[in-house]
Amino acid sequence: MGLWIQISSGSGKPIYVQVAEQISEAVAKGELASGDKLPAVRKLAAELVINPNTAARAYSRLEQAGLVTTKTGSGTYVSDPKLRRSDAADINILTERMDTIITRGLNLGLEGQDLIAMFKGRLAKFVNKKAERRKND
Amino acid sequence: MGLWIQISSGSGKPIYVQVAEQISEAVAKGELASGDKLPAVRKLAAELVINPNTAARAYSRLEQAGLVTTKTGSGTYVSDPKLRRSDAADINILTERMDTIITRGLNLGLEGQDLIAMFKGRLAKFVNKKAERRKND
DNA sequence: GATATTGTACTAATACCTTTAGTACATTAT
DNA sequence: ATAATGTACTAAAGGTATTAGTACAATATC
Repeated sequence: MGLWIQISSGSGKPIYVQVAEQISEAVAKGELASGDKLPAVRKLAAELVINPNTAARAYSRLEQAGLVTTKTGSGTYVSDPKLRRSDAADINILTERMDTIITRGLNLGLEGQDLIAMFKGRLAKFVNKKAERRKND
Repeated sequence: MGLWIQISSGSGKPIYVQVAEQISEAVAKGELASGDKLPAVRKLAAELVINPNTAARAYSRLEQAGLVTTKTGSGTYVSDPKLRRSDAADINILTERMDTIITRGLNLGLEGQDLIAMFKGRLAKFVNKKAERRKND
C-alpha cells in the first residue's frame, strides 16, 4: 500500500489535523480495517517530510478519538470498531455540527430536500467503498 | 425583541464567531427575516459587554457570507434570500463538512441509516421554526 | 448645514497555536 | 543484546487570532 496521505500547506489546517483526518476517513470507508498497522511515527514522518513529533501528535489525536490503539514497542493499530462506542457527548458534538451545516445550507438558498439528498449522496461514497472492500476479501 | 445571543467564554470559539453563528442560525430558522435590521455594532457591543470591534467583526463575517447587507450610517440588514445564491465553492465546502461528519459518525459505530435519521431530525427543527413563523405572519 | 448614528480602517498588544528540533526513556519485537 | 516502537519533556521560532483603542467616512435626521 502506497502512502495516500497528502499534506497541503495552503489548506489552513495544521499538518497533524490533516494526517489524522485522512486516516479517519480511510477507516470510515473501510480502506483501513480493524487490526491494520499504521506506519511507525518516524517512518511516516520521513515519508511526509514532517517532524516525527507532528506525526506522533496525529496518532495521539486518533487514539484519543478511540480510532487506534498504540502499543509502545509494537506499533499503532486500527482498533476494533465494536469497541468504538459513542457516548452522549460525542453525539452532541455530531448534532451541533449537523446544525451548523444545515444553517449554512439553508442560508445558501438550498432546500431541506436538497440537503438530505446531498447528505445521502456523500454517505453513499463511504458505504460503497466498504462494499467494494468486502467483495475483495 | 430581546437579545437572544449568548456568549460563552468556555466555548473555545471566538466571540465574533459565536455571535455570527447565532445570527446565522436565527436567519436559517426564519427568526430573522429578510429586511430585518440588526442592532448597531455599538449597541450590540454594549448589551453583550464586548468590544465594538468584535461585534463589527461578526457583522463583517456575515456580510462576507452574503447573509446581511451593511450600509454605513444606516445599519446592517438581513439580505434578501433570493440574492443568496450558492456557488460551486460554497457547495464544495458544504460537502467537505458533510464528509467530516459522516466520517466521525461512522467511526463512532453509527450506521448510515442512523446518520440520515439524525440529519433529518435536526433539519426538522429548522423547518418547523419557519412554519411557526409563517403561521404568525 | 449641523449633529448624531452607523459601519470601517488602522495600529498595537497580548495570547495562543503550530511546527520543528533535540534528547531521553520505557516497552516490545527480533 | 539489539533494534524498533511510541512517549515525554523542554525549548525556540514563527505565525495567527483575538481583543482593544482610536480615528475616520458615509448616511440619516433634524
